[in-house]
Amino acid sequence: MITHAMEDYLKTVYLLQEGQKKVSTSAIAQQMDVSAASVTGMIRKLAAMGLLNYASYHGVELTEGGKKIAQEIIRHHRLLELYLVEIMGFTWDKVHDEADKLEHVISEEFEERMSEALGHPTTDPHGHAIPAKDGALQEVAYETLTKVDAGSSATVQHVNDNDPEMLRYLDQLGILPSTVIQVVSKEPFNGPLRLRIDQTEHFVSREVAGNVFVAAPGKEAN
Amino acid sequence: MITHAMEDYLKTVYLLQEGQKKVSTSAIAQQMDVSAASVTGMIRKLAAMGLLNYASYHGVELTEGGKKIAQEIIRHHRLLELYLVEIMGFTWDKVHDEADKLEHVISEEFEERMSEALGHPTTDPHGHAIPAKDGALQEVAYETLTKVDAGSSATVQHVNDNDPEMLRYLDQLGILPSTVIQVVSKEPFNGPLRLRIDQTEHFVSREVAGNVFVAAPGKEAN
DNA sequence: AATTATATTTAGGTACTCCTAAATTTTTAA
DNA sequence: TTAAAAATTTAGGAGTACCTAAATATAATT
Repeated sequence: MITHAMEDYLKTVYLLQEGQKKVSTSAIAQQMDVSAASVTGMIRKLAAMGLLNYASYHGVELTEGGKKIAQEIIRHHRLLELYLVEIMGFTWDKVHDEADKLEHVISEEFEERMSEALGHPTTDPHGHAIPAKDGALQEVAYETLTKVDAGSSATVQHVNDNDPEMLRYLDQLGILPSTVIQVVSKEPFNGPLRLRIDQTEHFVSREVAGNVFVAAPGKEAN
Repeated sequence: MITHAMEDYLKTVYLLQEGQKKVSTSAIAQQMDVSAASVTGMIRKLAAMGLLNYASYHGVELTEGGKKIAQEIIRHHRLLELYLVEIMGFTWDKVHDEADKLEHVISEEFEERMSEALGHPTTDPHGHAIPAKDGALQEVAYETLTKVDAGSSATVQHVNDNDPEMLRYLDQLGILPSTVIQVVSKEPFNGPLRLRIDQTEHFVSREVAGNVFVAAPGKEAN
């Protein structure tokens, strides 16, 4: 039997795995806010179930079976976030925590009816791709706003969704998926960035800018 | 900390308590499909938390605190059932199981937005009263269809919601809350009842009729 | 009132998920 | 290449919720 906790581990590994192949025990522990010892224990169980490959001391990698479960949970999460915003009228800073609880308990029919009500969407309120029912998540190459050169413009692809206060701040600045931002200045070194958003200039800390992801140079938001 | 399992016990005791004051260990065990030993263990914990009063070997009774939590869960459950039917398009036989999972994880905001979308309803799809946000559940006196005299008519108040197959059967017969049913004949003894529903006569087993609750004589559905 | 039947509790155990502290392995750096 | 630092695993333990089997209390019956 697959438990809610197991689903959470698979989801976390899947999201950390993007880009890299192997994911370390400590990366999982940090992301989930549990001890490394707890991660080792759960990893061994998931490996025994054939949901990930595990070489002691050398990290994990999801199997196809593990990926499938992770994608289902991520699909639930992102459909829920969009449903909560579009149909139920939640603000985008509240939906992550609600979806984190609901994603493990909704039925396939609930998932299907949400998808239908939303017209089978492909992106959640924070700009993350919603995996298809069967399928894979086609991720694009991203970089954070801090990497954009002074003078250049970039289009927001997605923002981190796990910090409600951060989301309220970004909303206030007008930073949403598909917003176009010009980096006016990156001076002084490691100081706040000077950004032009919708005709207005703002100073934004590098920490905040690190939560905003834009299309890599030469690529555009779709 | 109050867990999902504790919420389930409190809900069960609350619903079994209607009418009687004390609820027995075995009644809870049967209703929840767990062993009597498990019930004793949980009861002791809930009593220690002040959520119910417990005299060893003599059953339990919810305290005001326990009642409040039970009512909140029942409000969640019944609002969810109605939301799933009215807004999401579920059939009434599917919503009980879905609501049983969701009722423990939705936030107060989720509850409030459902209630608003539904126009602050007072009855769920099976005819059960939805407790008010603060408050109590004003239950009416009910009796099952099997108790209605031959020749008399009665208005359906509510039906048991925990058996999907039964609900599909009742739906097919046209037995819903507010349906008027005439009991044509109760012969032979302990055999099926002969009912007139919307101009048509049907034979319905006493077991099925035991799942249909009607207003007590002299009372009417509201 | 004594005996039988039923209901309930206690005892002992399993599975899940988490923890801290100690031991071990791997990586980094002198 | 060896010693120190960092990461990971193992060992031992806690809390939750369930189980079966045995003991005990209550209720029913003769």
